[in-house]
Formats: sequence, structure tokens, C-alpha cells
Amino acid sequence: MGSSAWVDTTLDLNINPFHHRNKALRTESQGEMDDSDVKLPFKQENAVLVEELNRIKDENKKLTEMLTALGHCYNDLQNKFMELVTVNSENEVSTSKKRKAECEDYSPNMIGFSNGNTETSCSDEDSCKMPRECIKTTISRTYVRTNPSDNSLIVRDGYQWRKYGQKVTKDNPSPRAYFKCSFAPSCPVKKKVSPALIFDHVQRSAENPSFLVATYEGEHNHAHPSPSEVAILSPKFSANPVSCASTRPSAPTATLELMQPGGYGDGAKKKTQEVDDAPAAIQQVLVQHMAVSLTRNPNFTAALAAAISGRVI
DNA sequence: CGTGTTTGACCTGCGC
DNA sequence: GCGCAGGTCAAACACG
Repeated sequence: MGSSAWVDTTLDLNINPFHHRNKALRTESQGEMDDSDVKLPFKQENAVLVEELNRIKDENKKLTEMLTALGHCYNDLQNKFMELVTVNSENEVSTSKKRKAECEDYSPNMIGFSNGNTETSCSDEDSCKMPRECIKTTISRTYVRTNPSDNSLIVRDGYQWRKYGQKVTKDNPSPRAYFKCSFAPSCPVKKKVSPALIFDHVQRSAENPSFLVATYEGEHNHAHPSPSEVAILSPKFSANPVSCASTRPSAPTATLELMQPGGYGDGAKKKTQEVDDAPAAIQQVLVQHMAVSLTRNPNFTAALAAAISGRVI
């Protein structure tokens, strides 16, 4: 987290609008005391108002800077979080390896964040050093942002999946769902979908999106179904044959395909690149969106009111 | 009636 | 060997 992103937060927030007015009145009355026969000239009152206007402009500028800094911090935190999730995922996979004692090619694949950070790497040293003959199946992990109110554990990645099981695991109170690819009868690909744990415990709220962890096992032995094929097979998903990284219609969305790494994922790479090249305007929209979210958050407004009242008193 | 989902039972592997 | 936990199966059920 860049410390340079922080700005001076000690603001004169004009929390007591009467203060300056009183000051002006005091000046006015002082003037009356000093020169009781001569009224304060209109010009002087005008100057006071202009001064106050300039001060408010400065405050506005400072607030804008703060908001921008907040946006940077938000992105930094998100990056940190994803690093943490990656580390946790690797640990989880390593324990899974102990249990299953099988060789796997694991490559975490993270898609769907506003900053466009896509991490497709072989960070697990062991799996990277595995002998070639041990690599039997391809496992990729994808983090997908979903609507928190949606508990269906459905990750729309363009394939046709059939749910064959659901299990409550020990370290996650939310059930994990098991899917098989049903687009082709002989397709060996399986998918596990479970809610991201950290969000469940720390950050889930009505306002915050949640994340699903989709673990793909194996490779499709068929081509990616075209939108029309998906529409025929699954009409309810026809409007969105690919996974939508952001389900908020009002927010800037980045629609990314969730593919197998090295398989049909060129589109995902291309679109991720587009996200990387996102102009500063997106940052601006993000900041505005955060500001709206903050102002709509009753907790935030309550805390702000408490802080203001505390300062007034 | 066909298809997909749910859910309890069962299987398998691992740690102690 | 036993218990635990993850993964899978399959009958029952729901839905269009």
C-alpha cells in the first residue's frame, strides 16, 4: 500500500456554519463598536462572502483529493486481499494434494476485479516442478464476483453444467457445489463452486458483492459452445453466456470469459488486457461510485454525524 | 414425461 | 484399525 496515497485528513469541514457567520457578525459588531455611527460597508461583507466561498472551494478540493486517495487505497486493499486469497487457496490445494496424493497442474486464475489484475501463474513451486508424466489433469481456480443475494452458486462461464452433489465442508459454513460438464456426454471436466471464505466472515453485507471460488478440474474435450448453443441448452442463461465479473448494473462492468488456461482463454486474456488499459475515467467512475456508496451507507453517515457533533461540542 | 436439482448414503483416502 | 472429511452416487423430488 503506497503511503504516498495518504493525504492530510485534517480538514476544516465547515462543521459549524454559524462559526464563520458569527465571525463575520462579530467583525460587523466590532465595526459597529469601533465606529458605531458608520455601518459596515457592503463591500466588506461581500469580501467576507468571497473569502468563505474560496474556503469552501478549498475544502471541496481537499475532499476530492481524499476521495481519490481513498480510491487508491481501495484498490491496494483489494490487491492485498487477492494475494491473501491466493495464498490460502494454495495452502488448501496442498492439503488436498496430501489427501489425494495425486499429481495436478494447478494454476490459479483470478478474473473479475475492477483494477483488472489478472493473475495466471504457476505460483505453487511443487506443481511447477512436477514431472511431466504426473500431470494428468488441469486444475484452474477462478474467483467470480456475484450478487450477494444470489445463493445459487452458479458461475456462468458459457458451459453447460449439471449439478451432481453438494457438501458442507469443515472450514466453510457455506456448502460447496459439485458440477459436471453436461455439454458433451464424455466431457470429463468437473467444477467445484464454493463461496470465498474471507468475504463471508468479514465483508459480506447488503452493499458488498460476494465472491465465489470456482475450481475447474480437467479439460473440455469439445469446443466452447456458441451463444446460440448455450441458449438452446440453457435458455435462462442465454442473455449472458459468459460470466459477468460485476453484477452491478450501475457500476462499470468488465465482462470476462472464464476459460481454462491455455485452452480457449484467448478472449479472457484479450479482455483482461482491455481492463488493464482502462483509462483514468474508470478510476473516476469508481471514486464516484464509492462516494455514492458511502453517502448511502447509514453507518457511515451516522459515524460522520457523530464525529461532527463531537467536534462541534 | 423428460430433465435438472436436492440430499442422504456410501466410498475413499489420510491422519492419528 | 478407527474416525474424519471430501467426493460421488442415486433415489426422490420439483418443474416446465
